[in-house]
Amino acid sequence: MVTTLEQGPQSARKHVAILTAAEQVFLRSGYLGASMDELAALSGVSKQTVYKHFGSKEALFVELITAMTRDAGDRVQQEIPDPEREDELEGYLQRYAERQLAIVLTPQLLQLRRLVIGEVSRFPALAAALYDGGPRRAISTLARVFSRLTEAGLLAVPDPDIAAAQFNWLVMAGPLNEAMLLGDAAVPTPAALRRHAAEGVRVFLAAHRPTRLPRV
Amino acid sequence: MVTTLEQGPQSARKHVAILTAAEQVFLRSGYLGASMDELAALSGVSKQTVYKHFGSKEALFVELITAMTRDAGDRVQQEIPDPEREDELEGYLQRYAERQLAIVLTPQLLQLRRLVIGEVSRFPALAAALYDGGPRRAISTLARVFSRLTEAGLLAVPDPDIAAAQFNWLVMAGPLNEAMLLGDAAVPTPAALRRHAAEGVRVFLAAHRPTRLPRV
DNA sequence: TCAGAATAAGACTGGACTGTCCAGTCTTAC
DNA sequence: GTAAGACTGGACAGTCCAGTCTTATTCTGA
Repeated sequence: MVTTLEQGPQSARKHVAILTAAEQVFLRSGYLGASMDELAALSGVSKQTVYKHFGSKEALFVELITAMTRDAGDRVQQEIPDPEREDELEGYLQRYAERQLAIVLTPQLLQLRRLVIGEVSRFPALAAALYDGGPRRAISTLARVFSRLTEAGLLAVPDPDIAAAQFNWLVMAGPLNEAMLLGDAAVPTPAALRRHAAEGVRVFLAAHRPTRLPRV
Repeated sequence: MVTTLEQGPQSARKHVAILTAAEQVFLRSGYLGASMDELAALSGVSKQTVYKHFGSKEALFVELITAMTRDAGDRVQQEIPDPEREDELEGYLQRYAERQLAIVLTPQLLQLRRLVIGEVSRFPALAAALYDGGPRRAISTLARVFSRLTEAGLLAVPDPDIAAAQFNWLVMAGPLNEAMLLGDAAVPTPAALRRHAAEGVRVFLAAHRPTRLPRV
């Protein structure tokens, strides 16, 4: 007990050190491009230890991507309380859109997405998990919100699932696809994203507001 | 002149044979995963000949992806004549959307996109070219159409570029993102894509039709 | 305190890969 | 017919990598 270690038992610390290094190396170099030697060196851990903890390169990759996907999905998921008056609706959608954009357009998440897409044929289950924890989850949560708002008379949405998908992609697709292909530097500034979100909200409300005329 | 050969001089035939094989091998295995030995064998050509024609694996990859991107961009680009009466507008947008979906959701193009996205950090120029020849080109063409239609009074679009991007992603983003992550088997049937396109057109027109009420 | 487990450091194996080289054959153009 | 050069087939060098093994050291739990 002389030299108390920073956090818990050594073994657990090594475990997270390996995962941390794996995140860096895999995100930077891809699955095939990543070297286990480099990864071990970056972890400050011997190769033997890496293999003791994770069994194989493939298993380490799967565990890492699964964990990152789960975390990202949870971040996307945190709900906001429904708006209660009609004049809160636009602000609600605007804030929701801005938050989703801010989360998804993180460099780390963008690179995760690129990596997973590039490995779809090798690891189809990882890609499916990313879709389920990302877009699908966001859309179905939003669909439930739209459904409640329609019941409450704040929105006129015939099919909540379709409307949710439309709103989601109206807001996310442009910046996301640009970022995927043009690189992290192509992500717009927060101010530009706010304006972009406002355009999406405007069109969505023009089509789905219950009693108003379409254009402001 | 005894045995006339199928198509032109041998050297040119080998050249295309190599490119054809390269397309298969790179799309199937990715850049790092592709083996030049396998590629040469599949071409029915010696390795030496591959290197004579293309210099290096990297150069071959760049040439192949550039050519595929150019072809795909041209396919996306063919214009349709503008609608002239208001009752032609919906059908026009519907046909445009269906055609874009049919082109972009081709397995070969999806795999090209996955491959390029996975290699963004290694080959940023290729990804930028794919974005320019794909989404950017489609959107700016559409923006010009919207601009003309607004002048003609068929549409009420304040900013054609924004509206074009919104229509594009309203139609393309859902199926495209599903296909990217869930694989080619997740591409909807043509009938389902028609319905999807119709939903997008409906929302777009609800927001941008000049004199009508938003909902049908 | 002390035995057993975890780890370090790095050598090692087996294999795959890119790119080169060479001797000899086949195409093509003149 | 012949010369230039494209092509073949295979060997080859050099590199890299995943994963295993060895030996010595360090940590951990009772």
